[in-house]
Amino acid sequence: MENVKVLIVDDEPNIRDLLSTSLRFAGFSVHAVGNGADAVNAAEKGAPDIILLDVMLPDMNGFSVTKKLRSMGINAPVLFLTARDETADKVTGLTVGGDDYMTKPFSLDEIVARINAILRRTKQVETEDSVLEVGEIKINQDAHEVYANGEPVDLSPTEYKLLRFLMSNPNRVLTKAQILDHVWEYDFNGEMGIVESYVSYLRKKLDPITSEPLIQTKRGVGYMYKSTKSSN
Amino acid sequence: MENVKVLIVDDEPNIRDLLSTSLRFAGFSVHAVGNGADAVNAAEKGAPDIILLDVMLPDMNGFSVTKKLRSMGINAPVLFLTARDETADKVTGLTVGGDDYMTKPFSLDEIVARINAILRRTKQVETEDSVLEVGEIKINQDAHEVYANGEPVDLSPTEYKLLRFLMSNPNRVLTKAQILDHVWEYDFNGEMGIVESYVSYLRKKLDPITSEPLIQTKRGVGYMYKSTKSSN
DNA sequence: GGTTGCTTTCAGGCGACTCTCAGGATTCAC
DNA sequence: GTGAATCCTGAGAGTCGCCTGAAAGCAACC
Repeated sequence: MENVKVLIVDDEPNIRDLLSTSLRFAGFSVHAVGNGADAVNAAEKGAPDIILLDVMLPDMNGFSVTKKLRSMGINAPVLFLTARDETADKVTGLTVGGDDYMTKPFSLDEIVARINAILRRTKQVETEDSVLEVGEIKINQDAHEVYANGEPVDLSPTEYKLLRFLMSNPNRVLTKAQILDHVWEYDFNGEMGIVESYVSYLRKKLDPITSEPLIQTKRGVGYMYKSTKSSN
Repeated sequence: MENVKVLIVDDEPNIRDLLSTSLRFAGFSVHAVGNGADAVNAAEKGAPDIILLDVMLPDMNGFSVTKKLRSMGINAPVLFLTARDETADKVTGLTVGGDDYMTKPFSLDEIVARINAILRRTKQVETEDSVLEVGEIKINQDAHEVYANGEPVDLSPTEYKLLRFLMSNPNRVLTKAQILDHVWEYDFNGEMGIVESYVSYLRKKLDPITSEPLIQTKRGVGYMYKSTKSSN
C-alpha cells in the first residue's frame, strides 16, 4: 500500500485539489495536472501505478490520451472520470484491460475503494485486501457482499458505503460531517440528518443478526463502529 | 509536541487573542492573522503544521483559502471554525483528508484536543498519545471512552471534558475559574457552581470503582486530580 | 408507463444532558 | 463552640440531540 503513485488529470482545479488532498491522506503518492499534454509528460516521467483521467479535457479527450499513453508503452490502468450525462456512448470501449470509470460527482470513500479495486485486479502493486472483516461483520469489496455472522445482509448502495466507511475506522468516533464528506457525493447539499437516517437503517438490518449493537452513538460527537476484539 | 506551528486565521480580534494566548500556553508556536490574503502569505512563509481557519472571512471564505493553499502545495491540515447556525450547507466538503471543523463557541480544552487529534492522524509531527492514562483512569480520546480500573464508565460530554482537563493537569490545583474557562464554551455566562455540580457527577460515577477518591477538593482554591504514581 | 426500490426530508416523541437553586454538610477562623 | 464561608448534592425545569416512521421526490428497470 505504500508508495502507490497516482496521476490525477482534470481541468477543474476544485476537483484536482479535492482528489489530491484526500488521496494523499489515504496514503497514495499524488501528482496532479490539468490537461492531456501535461498528463502524457507526467506519466512518462512519473511512472504512475494508476491514472485518474477526466474524459473531457481542454486539449484532448480521454481516447487520445490513453491511445498516446499506450503507444508509449505506458500500461498503467486508467480510472476515467466523466460527467453524469456523458455516460454510455463516450465511455464504451474505454474500459479495456483493467480500466474502469466513475461518474461525477462521486464520493471520496468510493473513489479510494475503486482505486484499490483496480490495483487489486491488475496486481502490479501490493494493495489492501478485498475482504474487510471487523468483528462480526465481513465485507467482500469485490462482490459488494456483506455478511453478519456468516449470514448475508442485503444493503442499498448508500448503506453499503456508510458501513464500509465506519468499518474502516473501527473504534474511532466519526463526526456526522466527516461521514457526510466521505460517504456522500462531494456536491451533496443537504443536512446531516440523513446520516442519522442511514445509521438507523443499518441498525435495523444488522442488529437483529449480531450479538450486540455494533454502531454506537457518541452523543454530541458522532458515531463509532465498535470492534470488541482490539480492547486495549 | 515541541515546536508545533499553528496558524490562526480569524477576523474577530477577541477570538484571535483568545486562541493565541491559550494555544501558546498549551505549548504551540502561534501566528495569528485576520484575513485570507494574510493567511496565504503567512502559510507560505511560516510553514505551519496546522491551520485554524474561520470559514467566514472578510475577503475570502474558507473554501477559497484552502483551495489557494492546496494549489500552492501547502498541505497542512485545516481545522475550520464556523458559527453554529451556518453548519450544514457551508461545511459540506470541508473535512477532507485530515481536516475537521468546530462550531463556535468552543471550549479551549476541546480545541487543543481536536488539534492534537488531527496532528495524530496526519502524523506529520510528534504528538500526544491518543490514550491518556493517569492513575486508575484511562481515557481513549479516539473512541471517547473512559475506563476506571479497566471497567468502562459512561460519561456525558461535559463530564468527559472535565475529566480530561483534570487528568491532563494531575497533582496541580485548578481553580474553578480555570476549569470554567477551559472546559466550558468561551461565552458561557453562568455561575461557577456548575463546576461543583459536575465534579459531584464525576465523583458519583468514578469513586465507586476506584480504590480512593481521585478528585480532591482544595477548599478555598479549587480541585485537583490526584495521581499517586507520576509524582514529579 | 407503471412499478419498484432508493434517497432525502421532515416532524413527533423520547430520553439524556445542562444548568440552577436551595438546604444540608463540612471546614475554618476566632 | 460559634459563626461564616465554602462545598456538596438532590431535585427540577428547560433544552438539546437523536431516533424513527411517514411520505414525497427520483431513478432505474421491466
